[in-house]
Amino acid sequence: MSAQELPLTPLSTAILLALAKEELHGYALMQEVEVQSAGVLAPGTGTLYSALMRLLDDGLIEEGDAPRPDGRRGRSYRISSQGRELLRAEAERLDRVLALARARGFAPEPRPAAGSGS
Amino acid sequence: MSAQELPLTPLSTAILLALAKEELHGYALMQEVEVQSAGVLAPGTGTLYSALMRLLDDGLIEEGDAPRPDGRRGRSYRISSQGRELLRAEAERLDRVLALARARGFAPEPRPAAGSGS
DNA sequence: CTGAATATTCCGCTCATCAACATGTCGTCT
DNA sequence: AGACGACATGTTGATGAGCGGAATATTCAG
Repeated sequence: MSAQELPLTPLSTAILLALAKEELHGYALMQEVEVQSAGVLAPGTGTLYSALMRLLDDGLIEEGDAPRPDGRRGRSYRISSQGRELLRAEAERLDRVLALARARGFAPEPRPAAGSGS
Repeated sequence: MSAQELPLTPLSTAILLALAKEELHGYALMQEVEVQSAGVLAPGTGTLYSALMRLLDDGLIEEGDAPRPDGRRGRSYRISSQGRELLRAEAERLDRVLALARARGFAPEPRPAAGSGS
C-alpha cells in the first residue's frame, strides 16, 4: 500500500518543494532543505535518506538522470506528477490553516508572491 | 523534556488554533479539530488526549475554569501565553512555506482573511 | 431501565526522526 | 606521496509522536 495521504510531514513537504524547483541529489537536498526552512529543519543523513526512500516507494519522486556538471557522482531525484498533485493538496491545506490563524490574529496579512524565487 | 520547538505537529497546531478561539474540553476539541480541518484530521480519543497531555506538559495550554452552561462535567483547556507565542511562530513558518509553494506555482494566490472568525 | 452521547484513561502498535557509525571519492594543502 | 576536509550514500538502534480501540463513568432522552 503506497497510499499517501494528507497531511505530509514537514520534511516530506520541504523535500518535494525543493525538488519542485530543480533536480537534486541527496546531499545537496539535505543542505537545500536546511536553507529553505531557515534552519528549522536540519535533517541528518539517516532522516533524509529514509524520507527519500519513502517518497520513492510512494511514487512521489523518481530517479533523475541529470548528470552533475562538475562530473561528481550522485544519483539525483526529481518530483513526479503524483508528487506535484500531493504537494498542491498540501499547500491548500496549509492555506486553510493559515487563513484560520489570520482570522484569530496569529498571522500577518497575506503578501503577494514572495521574492524568494532564487 | 518539555522543550517545545518548531515545527509543531499538525494536530498540535490544530488544537492550539481551536483553543485560540474558545476554551474547550477534550471531547468537544476532538470534534472541533475535525470540522476545522475539513476532515483531514480526525483524531481518536487516545490521540487527542495524549496530545493534550503533551501540550499541558510543555505549558502551551492550561486548565480552564469555564463551567459548562449545561452543567455537564468536563475539564476545559485554554491556550497559554506561551502557546500563543509558539502558534504565532508556527504560523510564520507556514507562511514562508506557502510563499515558496506559490513562487513555484503550487498554491493559489493569497486571499484576505477568511470569514470564519466567529 | 436502556441506550446513545459525552468525557476520560490506558495499552499496544507503527512509523518518522535522530544520533552515530561505516564506506568511499574528490580536491587541496603540505 | 600522504593527510585532511568536503562531498556523497547508506545502515542501525533507540526514542517518541500519533493511532485505534477497549475500558470506564456520567448524563440525558425515550
